[in-house]
Amino acid sequence: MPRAHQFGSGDRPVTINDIAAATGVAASTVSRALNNPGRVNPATRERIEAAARELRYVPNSQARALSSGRTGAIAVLVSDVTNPFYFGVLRGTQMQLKAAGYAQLLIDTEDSGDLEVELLHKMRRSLDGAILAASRLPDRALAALAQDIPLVTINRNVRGVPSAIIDTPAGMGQAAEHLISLGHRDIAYVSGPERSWPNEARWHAVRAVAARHRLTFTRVGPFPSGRRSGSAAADAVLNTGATACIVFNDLLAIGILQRLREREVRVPEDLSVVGCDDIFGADFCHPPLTTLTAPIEQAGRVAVSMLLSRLDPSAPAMRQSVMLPVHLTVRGSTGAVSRQ
Amino acid sequence: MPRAHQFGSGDRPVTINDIAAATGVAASTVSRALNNPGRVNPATRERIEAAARELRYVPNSQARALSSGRTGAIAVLVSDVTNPFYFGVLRGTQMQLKAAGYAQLLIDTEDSGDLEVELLHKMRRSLDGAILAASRLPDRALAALAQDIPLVTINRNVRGVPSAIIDTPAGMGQAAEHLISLGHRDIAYVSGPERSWPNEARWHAVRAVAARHRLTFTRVGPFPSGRRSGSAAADAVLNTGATACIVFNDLLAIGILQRLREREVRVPEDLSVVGCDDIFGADFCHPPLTTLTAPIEQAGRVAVSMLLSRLDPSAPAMRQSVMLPVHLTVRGSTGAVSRQ
DNA sequence: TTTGTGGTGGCAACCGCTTGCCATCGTTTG
DNA sequence: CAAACGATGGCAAGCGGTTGCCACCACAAA
Repeated sequence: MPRAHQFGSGDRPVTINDIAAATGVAASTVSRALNNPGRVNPATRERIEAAARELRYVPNSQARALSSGRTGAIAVLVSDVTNPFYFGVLRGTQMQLKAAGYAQLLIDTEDSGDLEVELLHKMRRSLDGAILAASRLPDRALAALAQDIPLVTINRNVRGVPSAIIDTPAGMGQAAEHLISLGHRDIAYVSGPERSWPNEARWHAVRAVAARHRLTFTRVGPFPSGRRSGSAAADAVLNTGATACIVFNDLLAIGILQRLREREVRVPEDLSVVGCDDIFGADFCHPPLTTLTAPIEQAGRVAVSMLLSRLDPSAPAMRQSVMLPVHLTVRGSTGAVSRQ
Repeated sequence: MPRAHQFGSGDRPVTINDIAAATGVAASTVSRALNNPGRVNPATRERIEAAARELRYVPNSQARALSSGRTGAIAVLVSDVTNPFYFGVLRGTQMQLKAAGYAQLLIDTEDSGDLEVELLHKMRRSLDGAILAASRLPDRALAALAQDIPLVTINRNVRGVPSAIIDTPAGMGQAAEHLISLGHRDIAYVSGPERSWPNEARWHAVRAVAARHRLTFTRVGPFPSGRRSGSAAADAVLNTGATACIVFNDLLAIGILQRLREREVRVPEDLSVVGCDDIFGADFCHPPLTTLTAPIEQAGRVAVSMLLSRLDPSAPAMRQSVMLPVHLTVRGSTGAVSRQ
């Protein structure tokens, strides 16, 4: 009778061989009973499962990975762990992955495409797949990588690579029209990081709206996305003479708000500010930020679902790409244009 | 001449056997050359390394883990990924781990001690160690677990388990004295989650200061740490008649600030608020939060260093526990008590 | 010349699990 | 009644490294 296992007891971990010995079957049968239940006699399986429970068997994932090729780990790549946008993503991925029994490897690519591809290549064999939130990779590199390892992107649309896309560009219309309806005619778009795909998409959308209304939106930037870039961005916006601006993301927008306070520019009286994403903090900054609320967490969840269904050959084929709608949340940072 | 390896080419990954074949040595020699350089002749090693480079060899970490027992993965457990406090921790751990060539497994324990211990036990064999930020485990369970797997805690002091501790309790003195110097006599401490170790530590410190000044601080709560708990917390504080409060953490404090606005209680005129940690958002909420600034990222870095040095037998022994000092950052949420 | 000795490299046994293939057996089917 | 078959379980070969042990060799010491 094996003594009950206690944490901290230094005994050798239980393997399938122990179970095999305990039940008098071969290790291969144990393996099948545990992973491929239909393959063994129900009665035998029952005995094996009982023994496994009794011995507190925990499969060794390295060994399993080595022989089966499946590691049970999914990497989530973010370009900067400290960007609150990713909190939501991580929360979403975390939940879904845990529910499916996968481990989540968090990787910070530090905004570098090279690092991104290097790390991914290094870890290729230890991963079942990866979720790329905000990849800095060129389309071709991304497509090539997707051949090698199952990939799902978030906010990045590349042919052949499934993706969960937050449709902020569509929301740009709402944002711009909100400003226009408040009387703004000179609107600036504050650009995010240069190689950012969403940034380009947002700018295109803004330009389209501008054209529709026969207005010209100016573009300032690019600025790295981070609160500290807000100072330069705010100054640049003021310099254009715009009465309102739409900012690449909330982080930058919050930075802009801070700088505007320093310079004693009133928001929204002197300048209206619209952000994107509705991150943590957008609702309690001062003034609270009008922004395009994005279903960030949902994007993480959807991305994981897509990836997992792709890994499971028996699962129904999923769509290549899912668009998630955003909506405009009007708070205190936008207001009617003041007469000059 | 092997064709240059391209991503996306479907060829079988390169193993040490390929290198062995290419250089005419045994696989074991390749293994040694790559991991234990002193063990092979420099000339041979050079050839092997060249071949490895040429073939773009990437070691299979599962295989390595299986035979060596070392997995190259460290788990970082947080109780809630969406708590901005952990952003800083993650940033710190991320940097150090990457620098040391370890992978970071992010685990969300959802504030549950049971889940914490279960996950840790399950993954025990796939980990080289773990960092517990905000463990909800009882001391004994923690100590037992530490026998089984190398552990370092953050903000948790248990005999026998090394830890990086942010000395917020010491800062409580500064916070309280700041309030007292502003004329406050009725001060409330807003308690965080019940089983939270830092919460207890902070409350003890507050009480000690109170005793020193012959004042009585009231305690309200416990409240789960989250912005939404702020409403109940704010109401509870107002109910005590206190003119100032020290709040378990910034997240809760920000929630309180929001509720106070709703109730049109002016901060700091009617109530001063002090938070703990100085998380993302504490500086731009309204009013900006006076808080005990904690070196959160540094805590993550230190925790990793301690863990790694513990894993490396050749490393100099490190201290069991490191205290990180905090300082009071005075912003707009505290002010002189108004005469009644 | 003989005996050490340290430096190198190979052999082979694992690490724990998966899986292709085969043996066995009881049961249908022609 | 023989042949065919499906269900079940065992054997053994890996998966890709690591590592203890031994063999070999050159050179130094006796």
